[in-house]
Amino acid sequence: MPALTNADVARVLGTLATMLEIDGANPFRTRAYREAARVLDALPEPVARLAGEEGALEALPGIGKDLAQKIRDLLATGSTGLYDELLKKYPLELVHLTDLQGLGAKRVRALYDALHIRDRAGLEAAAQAGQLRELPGFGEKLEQKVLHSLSIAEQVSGRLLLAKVWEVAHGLADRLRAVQGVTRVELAGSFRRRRDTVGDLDLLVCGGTPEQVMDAFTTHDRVAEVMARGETRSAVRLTDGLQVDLRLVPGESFGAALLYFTGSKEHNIELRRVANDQGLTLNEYGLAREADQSVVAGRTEQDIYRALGMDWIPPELREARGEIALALEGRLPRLIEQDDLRGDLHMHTTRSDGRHTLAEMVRAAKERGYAYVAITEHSKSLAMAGGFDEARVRRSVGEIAAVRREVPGIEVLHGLEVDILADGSLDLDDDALELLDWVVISLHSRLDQPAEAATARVLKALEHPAVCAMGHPTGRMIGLRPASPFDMERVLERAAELGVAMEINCQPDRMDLSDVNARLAREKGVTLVIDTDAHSIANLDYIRYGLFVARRAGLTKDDVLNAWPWERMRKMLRKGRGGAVKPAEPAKQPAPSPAKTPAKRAAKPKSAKTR
DNA sequence: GCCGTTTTCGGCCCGACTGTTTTCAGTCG
Repeated sequence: MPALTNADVARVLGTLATMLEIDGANPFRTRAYREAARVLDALPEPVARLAGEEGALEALPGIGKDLAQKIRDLLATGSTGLYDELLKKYPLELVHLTDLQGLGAKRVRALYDALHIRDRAGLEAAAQAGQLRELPGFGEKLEQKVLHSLSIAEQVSGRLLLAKVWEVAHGLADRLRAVQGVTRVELAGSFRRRRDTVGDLDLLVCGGTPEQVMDAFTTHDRVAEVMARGETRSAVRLTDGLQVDLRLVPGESFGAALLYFTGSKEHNIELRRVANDQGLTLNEYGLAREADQSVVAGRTEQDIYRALGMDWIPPELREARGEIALALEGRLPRLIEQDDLRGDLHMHTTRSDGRHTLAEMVRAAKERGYAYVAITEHSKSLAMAGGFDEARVRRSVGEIAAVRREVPGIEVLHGLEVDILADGSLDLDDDALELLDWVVISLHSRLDQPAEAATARVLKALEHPAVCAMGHPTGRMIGLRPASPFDMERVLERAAELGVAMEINCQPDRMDLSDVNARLAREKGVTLVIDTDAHSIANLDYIRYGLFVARRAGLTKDDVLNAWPWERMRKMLRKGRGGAVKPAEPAKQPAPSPAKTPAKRAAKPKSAKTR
């Protein structure tokens, strides 16, 4: 029985919820399953471990005795009685018909009962034969809609990377801002919360006539299809499959609408409960007194949060992960901002697989206002990417010295991104590593190792005294490649003890660490470092995506190494054994023993949490 | 199915749009 991950268990619970819905169960029961799935999905520690601790599962919000037992069954046997039972009635193919536009549990059930449809092929055949329109509650239009959904189901199967929609989203917003009379346009939804992927875009507009606003929206050159058009709401699908919703909102309730459509849904539900407890009701039109429906706030989000007795919550934190309690106590973290960053400590040049030269990259970093930068080419096992061997590292010393003279006004660290080999040893000998100011270690190969081997590999690599940081720690590629299954908690705990920083890699398809893991890292006392891993000058702008992850993780500038001023960085590096400031060192030993005191470290473990 | 300094039973967020209807159910967010 392979160990189930949190996501695996969450997926089964979500499927169970849909099955129960099709089965006509109490809607609050199905909601309980969905809520439990959400909780597990956002859980940083492995659910398998909690399952072993008495009462730990039941202590999670939304999980009681019954669901805890089902989760234990799932972990032990891969299934539960209820799941097996429902699966006999409703095959997975049938359950997944609810993913299609316009089809929910009720209609899928009707299709199943009346026409014995149980999969997409059956659905398509029946729709083409004109059988759907005969069913009560169905009609010709719905039949067409289903056929249409089926035809695009493939191309819009997943969410899109935030970076992929960034430009079109802002393009749409700018176009609407130009409409006469429009006073305000905001992008809401998961886009505003800066999730690493978005399922659709939500636009809120204030001012202008419905006619003009909707015209500007639906005639944008990226619009492939107008799905709905009304006075206050329209929806379109773009050529790349992305759905965009627009809502026209009056000024007096703009803040309430922005709050509502920014979500998350779970945050909103929790916020409503806070309102209800105070005799208030909150909806997308405003915050009102329950007694007489008189409006208390609605024009801005700040007004609403304030009226509820809490601080304004940055959108990145609105995931119902404890932020509402913190806001009520006035203890929200002061999230890190772009201006806090002083350097970028992971980038490539034409010397390995980058597109711009050493001098060009350093100059570009300087232009972005950075005080320091680390140049980190690949190491030799990535031969394809021009990885450095020991001799190449020695030659590099002079090249870095030259660029320091050529581009004054910015500190340039001689770094390298060193591969972690399959056995956990590093891809360069100690003599070469000693020539470096900044060593990032990364997994690039053999990411399919089983958990036990992967954990041992990473733990061994962390022990090497030259290591400063671990780059894109899990190796995940969003939607393409899963994370290495190493034991994140053990790795973070050891990294904290050794003072090795963990990277939030800004490459849009990596975003690694994720927000959940970055939050866990901070809780374990690990210092984080936000790096672009830029392979070109343009890539330096990816810094925003890592910043979003950091903010979603609740990080402040104190939690992030490259928000430190250069003086603090310099002192930290001076303690090290490499680089320009080299302390006297005994003759090299044959092999570093694991017990050896780390000589150069990125950051000291924090003794206590800052919040 | 979960949850509880009002409750161990009776609540659990709610409005817009669509397509079907002729006053509303289903879906969606």
